[in-house]
Amino acid sequence: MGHRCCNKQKVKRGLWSPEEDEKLVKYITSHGHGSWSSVPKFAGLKRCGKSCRLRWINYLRPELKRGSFSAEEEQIIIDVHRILGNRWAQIAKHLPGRTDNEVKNFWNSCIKKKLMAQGLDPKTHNLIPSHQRAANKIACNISQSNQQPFSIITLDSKMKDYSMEINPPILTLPSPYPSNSSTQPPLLQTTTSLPLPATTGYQNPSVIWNENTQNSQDSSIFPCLSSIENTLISSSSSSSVNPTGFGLLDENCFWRTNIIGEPFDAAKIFEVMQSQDQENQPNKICDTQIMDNTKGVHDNMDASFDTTSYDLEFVDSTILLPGSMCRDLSSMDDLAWNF
DNA sequence: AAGATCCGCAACCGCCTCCAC
DNA sequence: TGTGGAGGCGGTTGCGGATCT
Repeated sequence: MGHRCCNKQKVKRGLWSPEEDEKLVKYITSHGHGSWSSVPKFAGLKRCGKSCRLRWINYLRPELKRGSFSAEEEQIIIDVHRILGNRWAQIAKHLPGRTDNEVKNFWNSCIKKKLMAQGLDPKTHNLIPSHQRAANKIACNISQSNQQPFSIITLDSKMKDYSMEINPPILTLPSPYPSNSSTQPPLLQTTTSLPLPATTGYQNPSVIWNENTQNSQDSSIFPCLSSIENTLISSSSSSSVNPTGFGLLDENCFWRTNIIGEPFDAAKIFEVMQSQDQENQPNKICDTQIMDNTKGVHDNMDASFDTTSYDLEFVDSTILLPGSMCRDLSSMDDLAWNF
């Protein structure tokens, strides 16, 4: 067994000894890794290249931050995970000095349990129905009073009736329109006056931001959104990126664009985009993030979440960390729709 | 004190994508 | 255009220390 790349020679497996570490560090600091497959040979190691790479990336790199995760890092992981799912490498990019492996382990060993203890499905971040929750109940020290739903969105007093609790059924659908397209949908605005059907136990806030609204950059518009969500929204609206890239859809899958023109039929957009996707147009964005906590509005929620095909470049470059976190903002330079 | 169980984490495995040829 | 090597990534395994009984 073993990697195909190391089938030819006998390679050592298992834990690395301090001597091996020393050899690897010495070699890479003086020569760089170049081709990983040649590293073990030149470094005098009986390991496969992949193993060397992993050891360096996950353990030996000087810029690695050791030690336990801070509460802030934990929140970032949760926030980004909700958007990206198990894209550990992408998540780790938002945590300087942390590796994907570290994030993944932390998630599996700690965060996952915390979410479950709070009655949230760690996969979807949705509220687990009480009967399932009872079955899944695990010991946890987190008191009820400390439990904060991760997605309370209460817009203002007018929207009182539409306020949402845990994991509202947010549908975020990247815009099918290129930013420079003349066929862009009408600019979006907050639509607090838009009446919403009151057919369900919760209502979506039909809030969408407007590129031209300066206030849209003000996170106070969404006072109850998490930092990541706020920054996602505000950076979307303030960047050169098509500000309509993310929006909230109502439960009928219509964009809330009540100002000009017809609302979009998200289902149709899906159809179009999925057919485009099937035609191997790799950069088309064609999926949703659906958060639906209490009813089966979107029965395929899990599937859609797991098989997200966001433009990850976009998502990645759109998410900013809270101001107190160091963050390499270079990715912001790459903001672009990949159409 | 000793065995059983739990748990965190490092490392491995296998799949995928990219790219050179 | 097909093929194979290399790198990257997510899922999984299993070791070893901590905790429980």
